[in-house]
Amino acid sequence: MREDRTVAAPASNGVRSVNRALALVDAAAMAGQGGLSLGDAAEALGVAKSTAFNLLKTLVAHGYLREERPGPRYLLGMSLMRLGDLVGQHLPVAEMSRALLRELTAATGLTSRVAVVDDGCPVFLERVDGPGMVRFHTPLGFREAPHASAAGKAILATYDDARVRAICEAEGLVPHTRSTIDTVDGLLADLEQTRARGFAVDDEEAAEGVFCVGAAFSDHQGRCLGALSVTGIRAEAPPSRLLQIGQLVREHADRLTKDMGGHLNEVPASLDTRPRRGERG
Amino acid sequence: MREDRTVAAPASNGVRSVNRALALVDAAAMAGQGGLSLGDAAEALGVAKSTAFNLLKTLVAHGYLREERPGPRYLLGMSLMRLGDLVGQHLPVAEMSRALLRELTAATGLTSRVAVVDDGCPVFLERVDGPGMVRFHTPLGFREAPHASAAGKAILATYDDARVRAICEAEGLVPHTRSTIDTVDGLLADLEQTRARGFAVDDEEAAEGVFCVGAAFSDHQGRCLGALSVTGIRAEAPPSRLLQIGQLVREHADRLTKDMGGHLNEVPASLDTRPRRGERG
DNA sequence: AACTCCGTTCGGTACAGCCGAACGAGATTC
DNA sequence: GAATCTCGTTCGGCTGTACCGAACGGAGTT
Repeated sequence: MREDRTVAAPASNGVRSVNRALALVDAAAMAGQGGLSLGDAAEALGVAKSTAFNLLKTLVAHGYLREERPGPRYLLGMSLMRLGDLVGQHLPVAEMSRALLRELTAATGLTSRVAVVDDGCPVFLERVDGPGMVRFHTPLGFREAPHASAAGKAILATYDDARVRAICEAEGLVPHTRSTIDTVDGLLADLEQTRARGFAVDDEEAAEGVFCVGAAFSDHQGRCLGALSVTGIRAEAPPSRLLQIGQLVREHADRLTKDMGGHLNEVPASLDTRPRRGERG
Repeated sequence: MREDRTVAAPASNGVRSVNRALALVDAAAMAGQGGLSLGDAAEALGVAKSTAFNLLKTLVAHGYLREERPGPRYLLGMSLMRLGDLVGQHLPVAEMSRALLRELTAATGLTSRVAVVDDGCPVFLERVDGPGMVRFHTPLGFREAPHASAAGKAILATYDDARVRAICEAEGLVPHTRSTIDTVDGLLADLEQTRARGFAVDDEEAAEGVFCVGAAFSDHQGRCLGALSVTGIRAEAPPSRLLQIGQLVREHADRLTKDMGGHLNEVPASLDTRPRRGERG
């Protein structure tokens, strides 16, 4: 993974001890099942052991970390699970899509996920793993790249070209595999195809050997809220099956739109005759 | 809700700004979909607005909160979802039990959950909702009372009487309904029954009209790790069905024990000659 | 147009949090 | 079994930061 280690320092802004404390949570998250020792924590922050000690104790008191005895090692705590669960409950999308995801997984045999849009990027809220032996590394709450994921392209396909260009400029077209689209024009052409067929395809563009199919859903005003997507192994998906899967994803996304009080009559993604009206707000 | 407002002040111990920051996260969690305004935050903490402002900004920078425009309101952020998901991944139990929970729900038509033991209390890690219209308020990462839940009693049943008494003393036998067991002797008698039949029953002891059935699972050393439980409406569960459900839960818990490399040797508490981990607060 | 209500910015100051040193428990080596 | 080492934990003094209050600016309301 190409993870930056600079999580600790949002620099100029913010309250120092809070920054440090949250950096410790991140450190514990990265440490995995092994957890952190006091020494690890102090070193990760570049502070004295006693400082790290106080911060750790504070986090433990709030249940953000738990200390595993003996030789106390610090692991992620139960409060985080409780809070993470609440995030999902506060977003009605997660709740409403759960049944649909289960259906999608049952029908396709693939891992299904739902993402909401955040600054043009898909953020995954909920996941139902497929029955296969292969598990994908698809953490919840994770921002994926918009240009290199089916959900992302499904979302972008609901925007006009100008907005897509703006997002590309902000995010950058970072390559993930050999197949990742790395030019704006290439992306716009792909989005045109996406609109025509009603669903987006990521053909080994995010990870080698892995494909995704995604379709967007929207609210009652027709604004894109997010996307459903399914993920599987490229080798197991012949082109014919891909079309069938795409239509399934499209149908489920439409049902989600309806469930959320939206209407499909206006501007479905399958019609590329989108009148580019300037949007306000 | 009868929530204490004293989350903010673990007082003597801990780093003040971190305590305040995490109290803000809790406040945002309680605020629900509405979120917090800056004024709310300042008032909840009893600090100046500018102070709350800095703390909120710091939390937003880390993704613990997100600001919803306009008139910025602060809601729980995506980092919490990501971290909450990681907690589950770091605990192998959650992963391994997922398929079992799905089976249990399919077989019984009830909501299934898995809990791990934390200081004698069950903490729920994972949940699979049943198909019924009724949804139970069962947040993940939540500590339930050991004496008033099926999972809790299933866990206690693996301990010896002395340890049960110690836990009762520490936690207190808080009544939840008219049926809640509120004496230590009553609890010990119930645990004896639990051991005899192999599963624990909560008959409207946690909430009126709701029943739970739970069974414990253990690790390779025979130490209790946690419990599986199912939850349903009391009126829909005739005694005959209860027995059948109990056996199903028992079987699935045993399978989980095996999956985790454990053996199903009898002897729950008597062999467990480690009274408790000595620790002072 | 004036008023009000919020969010946001900006310094000065008190005190909270940081550091370093010292203590104690467990493990490891000879 | 004693000595040594490592690591967690405690304590007090100093420093710098996080807090407060006041002032600013924009949006909605009368």
